[in-house]
Amino acid sequence: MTTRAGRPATLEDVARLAGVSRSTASRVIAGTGFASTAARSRVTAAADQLGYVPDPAARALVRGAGVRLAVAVCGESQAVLDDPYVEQVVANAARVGGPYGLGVSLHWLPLAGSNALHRIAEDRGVRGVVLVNTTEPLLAALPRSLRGRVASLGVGSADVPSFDVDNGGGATQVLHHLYASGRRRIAMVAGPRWLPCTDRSARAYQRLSRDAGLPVRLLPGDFTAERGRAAAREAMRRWPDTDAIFAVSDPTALGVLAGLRGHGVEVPGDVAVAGFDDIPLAALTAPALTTASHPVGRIAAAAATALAEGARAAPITSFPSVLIPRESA
Amino acid sequence: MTTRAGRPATLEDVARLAGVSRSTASRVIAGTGFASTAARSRVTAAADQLGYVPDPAARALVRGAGVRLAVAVCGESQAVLDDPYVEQVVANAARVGGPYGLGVSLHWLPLAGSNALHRIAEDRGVRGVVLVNTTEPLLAALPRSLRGRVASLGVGSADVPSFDVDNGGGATQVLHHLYASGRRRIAMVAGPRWLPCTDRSARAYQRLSRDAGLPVRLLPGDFTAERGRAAAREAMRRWPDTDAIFAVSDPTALGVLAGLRGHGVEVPGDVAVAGFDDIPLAALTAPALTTASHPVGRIAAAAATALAEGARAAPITSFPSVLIPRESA
DNA sequence: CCAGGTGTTGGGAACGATCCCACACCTGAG
DNA sequence: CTCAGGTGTGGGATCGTTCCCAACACCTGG
Repeated sequence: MTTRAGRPATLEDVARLAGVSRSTASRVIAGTGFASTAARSRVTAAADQLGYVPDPAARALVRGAGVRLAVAVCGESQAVLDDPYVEQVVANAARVGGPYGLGVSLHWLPLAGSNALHRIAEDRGVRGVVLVNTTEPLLAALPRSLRGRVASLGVGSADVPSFDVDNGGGATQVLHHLYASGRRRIAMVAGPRWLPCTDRSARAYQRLSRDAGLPVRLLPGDFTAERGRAAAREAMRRWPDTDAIFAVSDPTALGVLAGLRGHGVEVPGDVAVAGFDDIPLAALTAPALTTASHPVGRIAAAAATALAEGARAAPITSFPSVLIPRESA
Repeated sequence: MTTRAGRPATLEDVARLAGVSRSTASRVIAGTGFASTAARSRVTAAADQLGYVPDPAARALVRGAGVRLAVAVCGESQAVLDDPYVEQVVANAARVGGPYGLGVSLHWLPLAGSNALHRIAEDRGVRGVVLVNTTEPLLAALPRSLRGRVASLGVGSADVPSFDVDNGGGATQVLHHLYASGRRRIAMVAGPRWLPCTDRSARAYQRLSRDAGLPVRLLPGDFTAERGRAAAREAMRRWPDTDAIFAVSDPTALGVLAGLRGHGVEVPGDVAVAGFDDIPLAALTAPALTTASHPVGRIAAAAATALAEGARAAPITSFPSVLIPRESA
């Protein structure tokens, strides 16, 4: 072969083998512009004979497009990056990015005034940004240069398409399930105050409680198991007659389970417990956790695909959440 | 500014602002070659005034270096990519890659003869490869062009540095702990047969059992919770007097817990259970799981850093595993 | 005062793909 | 027969960076 030994083939090699010019080969590979069927087949044949893979760097350079997707996570500390939810997002983005020649990098966005997102926007290496735990101030101050290449896993805006689970729907199903099984004094452990989706589920809870004439027992949370433990203690102290606790995150719900157990409270006998997310281990606890599904992987993959294809996504893509009834409620 | 409006600064812009040539600016930024202290400070000042970030694509193109790290996971099906362990590896690689302008992509390597790894090696976009669940045939058939830019999270070879937890040490600590608390009929749920680290811990188990005159009760596993459930049933059926089960993965151990519970077996009263990995939820089950730590994040970060820096890593970097005694054993 | 280092600098050619542009060919309408 | 317009093709220029190399300034010792 005319390929230099040991080095991957270039477009030039493919063109030479196919007996056409670099330009024609490029048009065939990229699928843009004209090419005769003869040329087309000769080029594709040559390409896979040589095992040709376009160099994403060269491509990105000339197209001015950037070579990776940045996953940017808002949070109080850098520890949010260790969250299994975030890890799942990154892995799924990395999986869909590969075929497009895109890699994924992971960044922390401090909650209060920081120019971290601006630094990401300035980076020519960044093709698009996946926002996780998106806050409203952040969306308001979005760098202009990012317009059209951001996707939010959470709340969106006019400029930023949103890919999210139907929080309200999932919470409603869980609450209906609790009500249907006779629970009337339901406490809820919500998400962090600064996170907009907290509002969604909290509002669903407040509306349903008001409509059914039930008390509102709302506790702030942060999605961690530790917080669940504390919240369980707090709920039982403040409202000893509580007969159900709904935590909007499975780790928190498992923490609640542990906290109640420590207090000698029977689940689901004395108090029912429900979570949200359906993490794999929710099925393994004793009692197994009743929860609502949250297809994080599919959501992240959809957002990453939209960014990779550069297509303008629908303003809101909502993924359904379904109730997974198990033993704890 | 002399920068074109709206577009990120280039090295040319930095050089112009600093009043030096592109070459000098390049030398300062890349930290290679000579530069007077005066030039050095003028260039760095200009660079951060403009918020300059080198374009990784251009850099990779001219250096011939590739622009992302590929995480390649061996497994029987593509479902291995959904493993939280894999997700944690990817996220940590993505975190350390960012500052180097490197993204991460995720790939599945089928167990039996496939040229998936060759395709990755042919891809000019790939700077380095992190191998997960590395098998020996794979290492033997490693594409030459990958030499010097692979790291294995697991077993290594002369060409491939290994970054791994001390499996043998961790298993030994767990087994000593079980023995010290009076357990004498210990069953072990190992890893998949094709995975070399399975040998390590299984051999530690066999040696210790022989030395102490204990029976060997070895069950194959696959790191899943479902398998743990089944293994628990199988162990109690084949060896009803078993008084401890050691699973080399926490999800499996949680499955064992669930399986034993289903059989009305008391933990740790009748049977002690121990796992390996110390996943966050191991602390939350009832009873809380005794396990050995496995610093996956640090291991992945170390491997990714070695690849990003292009430095030749030590043949074996072993990370200690420490016993985390809780309630289940 | 000049040979011969030793730092320090800038010009220009890569790297591999895209894409604009000029050109060649063909077909059918005027 | 000519000319417009649709197809197909190849030759550069280009993206932002690195790196080789030649040029130059300065110093030191003969």
